[in-house]
Amino acid sequence: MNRVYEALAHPTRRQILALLRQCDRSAGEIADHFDISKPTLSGHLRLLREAGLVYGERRGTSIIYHLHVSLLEESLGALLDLFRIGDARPPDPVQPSSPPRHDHE
Amino acid sequence: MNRVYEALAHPTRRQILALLRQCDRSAGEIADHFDISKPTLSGHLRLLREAGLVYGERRGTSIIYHLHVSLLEESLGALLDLFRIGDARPPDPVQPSSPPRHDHE
DNA sequence: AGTATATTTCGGTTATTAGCTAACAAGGGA
DNA sequence: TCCCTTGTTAGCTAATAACCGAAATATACT
Repeated sequence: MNRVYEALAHPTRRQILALLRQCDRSAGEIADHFDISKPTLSGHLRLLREAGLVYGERRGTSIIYHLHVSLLEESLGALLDLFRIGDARPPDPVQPSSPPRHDHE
Repeated sequence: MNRVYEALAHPTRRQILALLRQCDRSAGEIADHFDISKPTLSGHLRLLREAGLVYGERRGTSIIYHLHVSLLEESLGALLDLFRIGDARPPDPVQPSSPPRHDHE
């Protein structure tokens, strides 16, 4: 499980997952979308593979990468379950003195 | 957004979020659940704060930490949206030659 | 002011990660 | 077999992250 979160922590890897959601692609086709060397991209793919989020199927000289949808689903489910938004937490009893500032992005 | 994923990448920080889901707690009470030094824990709390997942409210000499539920909800929503399990992806046309091994954990 | 408690910041060490180039392996075709 | 294409591994450096003890800050109480 930890590996899934670590894999999601890098923007390039999240983008790879987004690309693979559109369609399966070879490592080279994925590389075309980024401005990094092939070995670096290969490393990202390895991490995604080790996290179980993706798997590669050799076709000729290429390796076609696929999203491992079921594990992704499972992971997101676990995340939702961990925090289970919207239940089991009483509403904040009072207005906190320092209202949360929300200046993200 | 990136900060949220980075914050979730460390098991201690995920556990802090889980503790805060149960109830609000001071930094010291959180520290009691871990076997790490207070400065290290303070660093984890700072990252969670910077990611917007958590906020601290001073009460006397303590600082009470709260889950910032709305941002957490928002983040999970974005994640679900990014992958949007279950639509926009045609079923895999053929059985891949190397079935995904699923030996995680 | 002085002391006690709670938490963070500072300074430094060690471990991990991201990136590169160069070298290697696997497959397909002349 | 030889070569070309595609990807991965090896070896390195630079940047980042995790961790600690010591010092600093903030608040409360006497």
